[in-house]
Amino acid sequence: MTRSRHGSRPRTRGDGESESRAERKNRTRQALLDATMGLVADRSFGSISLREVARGAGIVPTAFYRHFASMEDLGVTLVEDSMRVLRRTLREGRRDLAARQALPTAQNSLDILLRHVRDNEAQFRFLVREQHGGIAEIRRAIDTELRLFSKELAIDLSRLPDLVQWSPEDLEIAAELIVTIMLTAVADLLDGEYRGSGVEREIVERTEKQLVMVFLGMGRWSPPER
Amino acid sequence: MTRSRHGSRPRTRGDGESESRAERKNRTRQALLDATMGLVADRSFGSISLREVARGAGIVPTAFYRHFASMEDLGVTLVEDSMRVLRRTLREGRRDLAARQALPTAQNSLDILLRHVRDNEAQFRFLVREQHGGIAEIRRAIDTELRLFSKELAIDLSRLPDLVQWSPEDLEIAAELIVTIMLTAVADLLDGEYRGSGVEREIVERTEKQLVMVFLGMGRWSPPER
DNA sequence: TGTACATCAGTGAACGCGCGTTCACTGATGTAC
DNA sequence: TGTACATCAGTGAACGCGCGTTCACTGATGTAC
Repeated sequence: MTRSRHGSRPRTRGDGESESRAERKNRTRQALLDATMGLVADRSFGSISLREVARGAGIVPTAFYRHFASMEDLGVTLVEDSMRVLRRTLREGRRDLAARQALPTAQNSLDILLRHVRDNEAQFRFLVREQHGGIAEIRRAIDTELRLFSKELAIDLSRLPDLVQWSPEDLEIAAELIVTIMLTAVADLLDGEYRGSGVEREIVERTEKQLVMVFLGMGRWSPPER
Repeated sequence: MTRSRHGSRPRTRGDGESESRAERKNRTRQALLDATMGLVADRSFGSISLREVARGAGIVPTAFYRHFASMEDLGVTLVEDSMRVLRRTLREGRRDLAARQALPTAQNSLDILLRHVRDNEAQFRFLVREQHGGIAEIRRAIDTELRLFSKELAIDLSRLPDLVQWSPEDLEIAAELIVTIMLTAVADLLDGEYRGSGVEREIVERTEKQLVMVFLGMGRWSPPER
């Protein structure tokens, strides 16, 4: 909505219901992305056809090319979109982790993560499914982003009193372990076909305990042996 | 080779070079499985066609049905085969872990695992790729087997002096964490396009440290708070 | 051992279908004057 | 504001291709006597 109250306004239609060509195009583009996300819920990205996606978005197959050069192209965009969601999520978690200096309760960070997962199921499912999936470019994109995030988390960890004298390498190793545990929780949450939250509660408790074990281990390991 | 030295022996061919119909069939069946494994190296199982597999095995598409009812059917067989390899591998690792009562050096277990990975790359790649892949039945089969293995590992852990008074639930949670770390190492090893072992060494060292962190945490957590 | 018949892994033609991509097009939106 | 032209998202026909699956078949292997 860029309404430049400046004398001229859109000529089209009576008053509130107009929509520019650019807006319409953007909506179609998003419809293509959404349709793909829907299809990836129970199939791999590599087995989805351009025609299915177009059909899902309500356009004719040939119009697909007005928005993406190929399915691979769309796939990379999907990684970026999903990663934006994941990054926002995990940053919020990191901030929380840094705020409470105490090690044992990463509980809240986990809650934040899982709430975001619930709100963006499709994106997370896409990431989990394609992290080791069949398309190299997508794998690489996801891996790069996760590695980047681990580095950020390592910086946060370096500020914790117990870890101040750890080497950067060891901090990153610990960070990667935490990310692994979190992602495993996300995967488990999405793979099951529950809905009543019995299983969900179980996953949360298990993950909390695993994080505590790791934090305790980190605390004990403190003086690096090198 | 069921050679019942009982008067009659195979009539066919001169002496050593014969092959029964059953043997031949089995070879073709294995060729189909091998061809699929080859294709899954850089594509998802869901995007592989029956005709590609038949072509890879050197038979005509229609002959596929002499061996499997469908690609799904073949896929499930592939899970079982891969899982047999994984189970054998991890059992050997467990035995090693149990033998050395000391916690810190799971190093050897890890070496065992990674050696098996190198010897059975295709199987492990299939498992990693399809664990969260697009076909529900395959996902479920893999998940079931991994859960089963975690339970076995939990039993081994229960025998360690530091953990004797842990609850079965907590033991399983710890076991699952160890399995997660191991599988992450396998995935990282297979996803990269290295070969010169620089990256490999790095992954091994990182994983060893992560396992040590967990073991230390477990040791410290010892008295359960319930 | 020799003959007559059964089995069955693999063949090859054929089918209808959905695929990705090309192309010339339509008609509403946007712009210049 | 009104007119003439440009842009371009979406259309629809058409293409050649690989797909899964059917069917009747072939010919070597296996079995009964």
